[in-house]
Amino acid sequence: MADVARLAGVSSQTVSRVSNGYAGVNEETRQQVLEAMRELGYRPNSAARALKRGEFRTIGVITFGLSSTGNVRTLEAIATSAAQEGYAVTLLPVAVPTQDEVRGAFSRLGELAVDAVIVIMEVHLLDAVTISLPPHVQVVVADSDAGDSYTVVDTDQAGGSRAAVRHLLDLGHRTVWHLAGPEESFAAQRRTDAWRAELVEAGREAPPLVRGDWSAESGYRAGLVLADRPDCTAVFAANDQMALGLLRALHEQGRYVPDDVSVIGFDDIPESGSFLPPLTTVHQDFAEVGRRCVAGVLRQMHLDVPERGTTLVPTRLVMRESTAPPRMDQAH
Amino acid sequence: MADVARLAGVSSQTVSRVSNGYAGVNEETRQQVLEAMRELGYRPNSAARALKRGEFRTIGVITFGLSSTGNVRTLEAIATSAAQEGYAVTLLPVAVPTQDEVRGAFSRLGELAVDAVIVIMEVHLLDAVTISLPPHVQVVVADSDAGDSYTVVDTDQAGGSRAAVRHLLDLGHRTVWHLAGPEESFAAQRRTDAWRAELVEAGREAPPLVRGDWSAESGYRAGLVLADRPDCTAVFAANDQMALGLLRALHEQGRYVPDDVSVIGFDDIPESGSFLPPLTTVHQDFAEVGRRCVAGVLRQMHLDVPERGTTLVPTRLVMRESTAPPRMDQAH
DNA sequence: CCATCAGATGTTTACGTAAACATAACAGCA
DNA sequence: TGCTGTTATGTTTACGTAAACATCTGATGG
Repeated sequence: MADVARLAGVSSQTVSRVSNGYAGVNEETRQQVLEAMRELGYRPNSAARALKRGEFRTIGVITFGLSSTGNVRTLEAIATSAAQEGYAVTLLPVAVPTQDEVRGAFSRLGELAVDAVIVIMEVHLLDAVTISLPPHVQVVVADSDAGDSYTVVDTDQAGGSRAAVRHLLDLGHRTVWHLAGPEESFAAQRRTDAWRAELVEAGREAPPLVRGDWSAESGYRAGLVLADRPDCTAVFAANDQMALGLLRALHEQGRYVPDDVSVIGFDDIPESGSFLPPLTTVHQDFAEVGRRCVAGVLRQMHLDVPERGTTLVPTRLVMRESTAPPRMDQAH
Repeated sequence: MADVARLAGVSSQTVSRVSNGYAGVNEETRQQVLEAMRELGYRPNSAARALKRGEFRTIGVITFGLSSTGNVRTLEAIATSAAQEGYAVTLLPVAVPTQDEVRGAFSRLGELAVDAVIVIMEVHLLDAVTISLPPHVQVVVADSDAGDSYTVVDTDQAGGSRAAVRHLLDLGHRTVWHLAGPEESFAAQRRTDAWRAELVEAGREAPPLVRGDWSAESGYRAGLVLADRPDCTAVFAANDQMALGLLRALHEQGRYVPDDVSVIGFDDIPESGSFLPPLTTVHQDFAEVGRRCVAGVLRQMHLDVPERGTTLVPTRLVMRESTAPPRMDQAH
């Protein structure tokens, strides 16, 4: 900066003013400074800036793996929105979703150059974690339960699940089976709860729960079991991957979808329109979740006050070809 | 830091020494300092550290979208390896893969707190881009052509493609059709080139090229065309998503896989084992690509000299149920 | 018994920036 | 003419840290 100032024949403070676009600099001077910057290839030093300003213009994102489509899409939206606001995004992957690991990530974060934190994690660990963060570092949690400790942005899991169940009941199915996600997952739990609630409200019997682990493989295994139940005419799978495995198992066992069994998924991953048959599913707006996370965290930063409460992003039922009314002899 | 020093009754320099784990500090003093740190909740200020040390301990990752499975898995491995080395990862998503956008990302990077850059981008734009980076910022490119400008880490696209084609020829197919990825993609181009080369070397005629855009939907459209060609008994799809769409189209048109048509994919996404039928495909080791990117970039940083040349990560053929010998009347 | 040396700790300084304050030049106005 | 206010610019300082150098203490050995 001093070099630029010397070359432009001004003080370093003026260079600073130009570099930050402040008013009150003569246009002519400004041009000279800009010219000098170009000539010397000057770049502001962000470390010094951060030190002086006391902020890093960076948001940290803690996420358990990038394996799930949802996490990734949310992350992408976060990175994009953050960039628009002039913030960078620093990634903190957590290998295993244990409390220790998460706490470890938070403590590493303490030493990290970060003004705020967004946690994308579907496991319900956060309320229990004693998190120690530098003061004024705001937190927003996506996809999880955070008790009343933090702002939470999430997809409307319950609404989506209920819509899925209702759709199947409306088609005339006596009841709807549920292929649930893993017990540890908070999202899975809420989908299961909503499935059961919707059935109960409709006065239907809830069949026994079948559980997978989100993977297509686990959906396949569950499908082999379900294919043996002739009374199973409609299945709500807690995600599209498991629905994919389910479709394969049913096909192999000679149970036709949707004629014999209707299947509905959750997520609407890009591939689900190409399944056999194309999958009816609940669309999640991950991008919106990401955007709201960033908006929330920035709002908190400006106010410098943590907010509480949950924002729900609505879902949308996407009709394709994997659901149909039950055969006449099985109808309600 | 001064507060900690005062409380511990030492100089700030000693606190610095403890905080950095330097030797030459009396054990007793060390404990006092640590105690004082705990009591005051002291956290080193990373901005000041970066300013003083002249390095940020951060790697920037430029990527075009997080839509492709490969990019994401590579990114995940990068973040994990980087964390192990004590480096943070800052994300720079580029919305559109145009030269301007990429150049823009690089220039934003210039103001960013980053010691090195990894570019994950399958489009071949980089050689043309006049990149202006701060001095001593090293670059590694994954998945792309970078001319001779940078270190490149990539999957052995050619080897994998050749293995796929050879597998189908070995099964007895007269020739192998190819469902290619988009023209702009460097990876797609290399897969196509290798497919053609392998056929030529085996003395076979290369059928006309069918092109998709990586999406399952485009695979479906291509599949409708291919299903009409009775001479098409084996297809090498440039990725698993397109293979998925292809499977659906063939199924709808009454062409059975693998009896009538063999299909092989590329990538080995987690779902491909649950396709109908489970997909034979070429496994890519994205994690290894990510690890090598980080290793490469750190090596360059320590040497402070850019390296050139390409590292290829080998692939592996994963046999499942979508490939089989052709029917007798179609055999070679 | 003192020179020498190693280990432990303190003092000074600079990293690059921007806020706060200071100064200078000049226009408007009574 | 001198006062006030505005605009443009310069000077000083502090952000938190760690390298470089300085100092102090006590032990070792001839």
